[in-house]
Amino acid sequence: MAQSRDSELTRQHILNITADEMRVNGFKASSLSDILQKAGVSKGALYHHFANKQELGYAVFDEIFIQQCLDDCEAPLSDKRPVDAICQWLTQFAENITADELEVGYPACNIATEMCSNDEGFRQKIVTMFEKLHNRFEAAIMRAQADGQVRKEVDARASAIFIVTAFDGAVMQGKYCRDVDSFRSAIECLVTYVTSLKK
Amino acid sequence: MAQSRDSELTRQHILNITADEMRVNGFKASSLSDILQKAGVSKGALYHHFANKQELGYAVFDEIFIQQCLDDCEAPLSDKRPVDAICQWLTQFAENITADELEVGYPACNIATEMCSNDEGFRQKIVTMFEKLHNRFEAAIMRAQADGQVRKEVDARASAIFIVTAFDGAVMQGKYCRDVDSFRSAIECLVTYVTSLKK
DNA sequence: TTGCCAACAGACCGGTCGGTCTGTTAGTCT
DNA sequence: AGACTAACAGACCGACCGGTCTGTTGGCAA
Repeated sequence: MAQSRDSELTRQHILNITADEMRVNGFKASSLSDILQKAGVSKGALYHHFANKQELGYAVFDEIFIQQCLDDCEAPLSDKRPVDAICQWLTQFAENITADELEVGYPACNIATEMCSNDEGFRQKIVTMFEKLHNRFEAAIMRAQADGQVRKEVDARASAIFIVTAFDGAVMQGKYCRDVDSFRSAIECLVTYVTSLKK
Repeated sequence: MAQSRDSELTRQHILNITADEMRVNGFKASSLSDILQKAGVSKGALYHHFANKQELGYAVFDEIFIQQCLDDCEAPLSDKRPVDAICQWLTQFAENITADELEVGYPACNIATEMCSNDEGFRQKIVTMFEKLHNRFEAAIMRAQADGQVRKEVDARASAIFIVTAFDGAVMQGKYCRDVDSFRSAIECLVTYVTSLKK
């Protein structure tokens, strides 16, 4: 809160604090009073920027959580040798991650788990995200097939979906167990699988 | 509620209704008033059987959700040819599942996602469950190695962990997207991976 | 038959929730 | 300088939450 009145800055500040709360507590259990207190902002300010709690949650989900997922895998997928790049990215991700980061996991997935049964808005957003992820991985694998890096018989879409689900599964279990070693060995196996797609 | 007074029956009834609520709403958002209404039971009855909401949640988690996970994979893992049995079980599971069942997913994982950051009790229970799952899968793979069904170089524990995580990931994404076809193709890829462990 | 207690029944409570509404103030335009 | 409005501030509200506490009652032992 540098300047005394900057509408966009206030909005972003509320979004960030809300994201912090949602990472820890999920959506339903994140209380507006806590958010307001931690953000040092009044209820009037919050309701000036967002119609209600749901809209605030949507904004965080869209602009922060989903964006993070899509950004995270941008680089390896647009690489010239996508399969190798994916393996390298996975390996580095597993190597660098700490127990604390593992504990948070992927907030987009956590919120999806919590909300997608009760709130069609959240669900649609996560469906769209996974659709994009699947498409991007599929396109990368097909490019690799065209370049002769990957076997022609490989079902690009199925493999794409599998890679995404297996990665999410590993992150989820890492979150529960806070066990970096287990996470790493799961990712290693995933790398083995991805490598097996090659010629 | 067949008889007018049967302590154990009442307890089980409360457990089952609470489990239904937790499947849909998670733990925090499941309200005792809703549970009591749907169970046709008074608050006095509930607090006679459970010290508080947390203990009720623990009981459901332990006696219903976790038990289901462990039971589900009992048969294939104790089979004489575990690798084949696992593949067959996965395939049948994917074939038979409906969109409605997919939407529920594995409640143990859903509750774990929601609670394991805030409640060490829930977390310990899920950690223990995964430990058991990992051990059982590892033992099955090692048995298969001893029988010459699986290659000796395979890291039994890493593969075991990977199979569990990948399966959970597929179920999770199935839950979000309610897309049976995507789920099936992910499971097919997992079967491909498991098969690749064989000689 | 009576006494006793586990097994309930449900009124009640303090606290917290999301949301509303009325005011105040900073910045900008004329 | 004065008017106007976006950007807040925070008191207030009803609904609902988990939990307590004081009854009441069914069933069994003596």
